[in-house]
Amino acid sequence: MAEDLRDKLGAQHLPLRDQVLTALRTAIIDGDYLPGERLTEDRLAEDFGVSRNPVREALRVAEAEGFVVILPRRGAVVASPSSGTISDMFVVRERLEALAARLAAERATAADVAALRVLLEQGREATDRQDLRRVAELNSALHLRILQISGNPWLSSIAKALYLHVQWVFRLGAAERAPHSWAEHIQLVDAIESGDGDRAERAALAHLDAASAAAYENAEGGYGSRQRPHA
Amino acid sequence: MAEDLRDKLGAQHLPLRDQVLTALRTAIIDGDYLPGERLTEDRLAEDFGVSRNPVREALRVAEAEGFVVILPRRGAVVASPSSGTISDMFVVRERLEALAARLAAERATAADVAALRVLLEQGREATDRQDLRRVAELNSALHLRILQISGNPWLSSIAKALYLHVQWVFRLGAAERAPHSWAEHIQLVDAIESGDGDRAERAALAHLDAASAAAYENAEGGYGSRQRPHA
DNA sequence: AGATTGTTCTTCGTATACACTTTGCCCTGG
DNA sequence: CCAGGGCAAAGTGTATACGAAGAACAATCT
Repeated sequence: MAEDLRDKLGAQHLPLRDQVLTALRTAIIDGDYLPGERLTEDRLAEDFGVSRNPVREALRVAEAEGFVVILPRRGAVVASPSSGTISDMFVVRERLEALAARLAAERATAADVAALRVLLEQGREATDRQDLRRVAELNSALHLRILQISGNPWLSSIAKALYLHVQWVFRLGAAERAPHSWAEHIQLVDAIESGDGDRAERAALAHLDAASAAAYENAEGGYGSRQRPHA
Repeated sequence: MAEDLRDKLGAQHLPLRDQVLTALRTAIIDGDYLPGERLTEDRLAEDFGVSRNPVREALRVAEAEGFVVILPRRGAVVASPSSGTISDMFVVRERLEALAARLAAERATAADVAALRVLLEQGREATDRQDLRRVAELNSALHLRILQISGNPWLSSIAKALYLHVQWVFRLGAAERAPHSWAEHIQLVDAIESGDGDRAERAALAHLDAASAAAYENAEGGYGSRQRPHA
């Protein structure tokens, strides 16, 4: 409990490097910086209005997270997720999110389930309103929340990173995924509420399968061919 | 193919930050820097004989990898893996390495299997010689190799990071794991050679279960109590 | 003793300098 | 017209210095 205080002492201060990292990540995910695009330190520094140092630190982390590739003495470029990478990501994500669903089912409190149901309801509304952007947001929120409920920080942070990348590939490809995934979400939350780990895991897998199928469709048309315009 | 050349152009140059990162990682894993220990930038810079900048960049990555915790305006301390974290790690690792084993079984070439068998043989020799350090090395090499054979870069890099942490916790605890694990390794390689994904996955799981059990024994006696010497 | 105030240690961010590579361009010679 | 050498610009890698602000700790005052 003394620890809680200490953690909070200087905690509200967000170092510039973190702000830069977040901005960089979202810029990449949103496609403001396209795969293969060169990211010079000076330019990023100017874009974000900071000096080179925070930028450099953010770049290293972004590299560790797989958003950029850094070639020694040649600088950073936005990573280019190949279609091979997409399936690789989904295979891993399947295992991880299935595990998360199981753990969540085993550990979820009534409050946790309630929170999930709120997201579900908001998702339904947004879907009705055809507010695709909001639907995508809530989709993320739901998945992230389940990861958090799983209570396993490793699982959570790894799967989260993977999730961000999937999002990235999605946006590069084309539109957001269709709203039909919400039916699967309901199945998943029901399973979690039931406390049945096996059932939750199966639901997560079914959902991920559908998602990966959708991703592939996307990839065929919108992505695969524009990898390297003229190799 | 033009790509290969370009990748290699400046590639032999190892930036200081990378050297620092590697050194820092191994120093932490080897227990030269103990959990909770404070890592001031100046000190690290002096320890490694570089300026503060490379140190700072290495620290950010080390934080992303979970080896250090950085508190804003208070600096970096070596992370303290709790016994909770240990089991969390193993749960994730189980899924990941099981998947790796399956993929490896499905994709391994004859050469891959031969390489694994070489490691196995060397491991047997080292075990006979009671060369525990070498046994541990070969153990790592085997696991990492399987990850590589799986051909999934995400899986590989994530599991590798996890593996490093497990190693870390092991060393903190006490001695290396007993040599009996090599029997399980042989089972695993056999399964991979057979090309039977299910069987490989089962073998990996059996191995991981045993390893996690051993880790727990270790944790009880050697680790849990010395977390904070005098809180 | 308990609160307050300083002092000191560090981190955080900026700025600057410079060596060294890589890259791109120009220019010359075939 | 093109090949190839050579040169300048751009950019990274590293070091260093400095100021501002926060946190920890000690000393001081009530």
